[in-house]
Amino acid sequence: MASIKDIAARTGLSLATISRVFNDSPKVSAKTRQKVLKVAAELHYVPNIGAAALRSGKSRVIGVLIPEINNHFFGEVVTGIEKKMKNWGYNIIISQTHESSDLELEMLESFMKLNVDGIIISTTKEPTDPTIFKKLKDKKVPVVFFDRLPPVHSHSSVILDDHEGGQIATQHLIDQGCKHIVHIAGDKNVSIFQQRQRGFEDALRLNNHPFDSHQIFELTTDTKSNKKLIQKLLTDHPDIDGFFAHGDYYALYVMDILKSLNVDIPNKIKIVGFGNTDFTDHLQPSLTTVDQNCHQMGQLTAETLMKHIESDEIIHSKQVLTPKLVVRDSSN
Amino acid sequence: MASIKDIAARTGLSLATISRVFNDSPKVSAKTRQKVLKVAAELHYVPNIGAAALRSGKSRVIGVLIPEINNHFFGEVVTGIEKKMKNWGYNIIISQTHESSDLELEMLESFMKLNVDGIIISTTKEPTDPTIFKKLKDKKVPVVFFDRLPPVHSHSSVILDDHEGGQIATQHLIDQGCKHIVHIAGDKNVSIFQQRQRGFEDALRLNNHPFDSHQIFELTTDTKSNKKLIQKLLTDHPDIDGFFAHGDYYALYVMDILKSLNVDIPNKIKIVGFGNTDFTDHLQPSLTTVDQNCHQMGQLTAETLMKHIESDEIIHSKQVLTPKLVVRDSSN
DNA sequence: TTGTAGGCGTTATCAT
DNA sequence: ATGATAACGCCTACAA
Repeated sequence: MASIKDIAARTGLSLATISRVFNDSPKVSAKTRQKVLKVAAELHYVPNIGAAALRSGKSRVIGVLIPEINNHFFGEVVTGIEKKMKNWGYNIIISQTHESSDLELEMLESFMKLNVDGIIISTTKEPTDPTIFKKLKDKKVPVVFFDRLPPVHSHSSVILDDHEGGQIATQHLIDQGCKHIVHIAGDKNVSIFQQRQRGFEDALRLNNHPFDSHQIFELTTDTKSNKKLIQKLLTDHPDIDGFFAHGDYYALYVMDILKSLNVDIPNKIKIVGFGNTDFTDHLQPSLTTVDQNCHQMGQLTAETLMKHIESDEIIHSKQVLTPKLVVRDSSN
Repeated sequence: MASIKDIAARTGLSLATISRVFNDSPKVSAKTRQKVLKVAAELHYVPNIGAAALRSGKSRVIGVLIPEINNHFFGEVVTGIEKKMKNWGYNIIISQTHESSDLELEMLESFMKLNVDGIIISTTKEPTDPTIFKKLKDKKVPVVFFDRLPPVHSHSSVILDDHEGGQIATQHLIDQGCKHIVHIAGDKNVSIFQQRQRGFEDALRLNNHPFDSHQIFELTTDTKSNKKLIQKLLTDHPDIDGFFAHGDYYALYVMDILKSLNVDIPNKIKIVGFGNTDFTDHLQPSLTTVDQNCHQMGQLTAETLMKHIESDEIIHSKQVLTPKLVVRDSSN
């Protein structure tokens, strides 16, 4: 494990000079720089950024905390974040909460122990203990939320206009001639799912469509019973001609059942999902869905965090991205 | 940012004693421990594990390097790794290579800079520069490969018996009466894909099935042209009655095209995929596939790495997990 | 059981 | 342009 000390010994230079070389300080002659780099290469020197972090108070590591790695949306956003951060010379460490607020707390504390320079979070479905966010504020760790955020907080955020997403999806179904649309709703604890539902309801209202409570269809966590419930819904209301699901997977449930009942999609019933998950394009028929602009969200989140890290004056911003409807065969 | 120094000042004890408390040293009286913990809580003390790492040479962080976070298989394995490692009190940091060997190199160096205690890798499709693995060996960083590994290396590994997977998938199709099966092959640079193909070929051989080169169908990276090529294959060989794809997504391609040609699945043509990706169960018909035992692989990989970290004697092991066929409607 | 002191690898502040 | 030195927060002989 060669250190700058070894390089100093071998070159006859001082520690300070070696350090300057690796920090791209302009105050070092080309000749010395050459010599240092040569010896460093010979010694297979690798800077110890832990030590640097200890001294400088900056770790150049930022923590990313998301509910689930194995989720198309989060994965894409993280990739966007990663890309930007790498350009800035930052490493990111990713942890998942698996939708547990206990784990969320644990991982955040773990981030703090690692002295991360900043934190990016998308919260769990379980309501988060608000004290943790206060703690983060006390510690003055820059924090940016994306997509999912706690009901009350005092940090910056980057979100999608989920209300708009729900509305354009529903409006599209209406434009395609649907008269009796059902919304497959998501978890009530998650604000973005609420927003999508409100978008749905508002679209119906704006078009003077009738609305009954059965048009908000709530799912359980059990796949099998979900399927049965949807099946019952269809027999109870045979004139249903459209579904807007809060997530692509749930759109898939519905498609699955409709296919097994030999219902013609899209001629008898049209379907729209949410998320533009990668499989949606491969389905038969391909699924109309709402694109969340994951990559852009990631980049924007990263940029926002960097602004907070670089400037001490704390200006909290709320940025809202606009979703985009991707029309495919399931509604056309 | 309270440190043990602050706690020492407040309690009137020495640094050493405080340190001992947080390292669960038995050599500290219950009374002192109580007092220290109390003051620590008041001061919102968070141990600086970076500093501890610098001093002790142990970071309690392990690096996980995978091609893509947003991939069902890798995501699940990582979750398995994470679970086990957390039990051992280790943090994991995840990075992705996006199948680029340059990035792979970069991330590994970044791991070394962070002084990780161990590294878990699944390599890229691009052949990796073998010097990096030598470097890791020189540095004595414990390394365990999973699933994808370099052709030549000297570390432990945990893999799936992909040959077996290819064989049972093919045998299943043969048992179901298929006479003319085509394999949708994967990237030639990836050993696991080669193995799946060999399993396919061996199954044909064992059953005395004829074999022609067109039965190995190679994909390009372009989705659209892939579809066209598969379409052509089907018109050139109208008696094809079975497909074994090296991955579920490619099985999906085939299903998609067959559906658009109104081919009866599974009565006319049967399909088997590989991976047991989450969407396979939701397709219509549901897709028969080979399960890779992701979670178990993750746990086993983690355990193997821990063994290497804890004992200095280096015993390289090669562990092979057995895949399992999941029979669904697409072949039944 | 507790304290003292040196050092892990780096950077920052002075000097020179 | 370069050097000397203290300090970051913690651990660990060794001493008491």
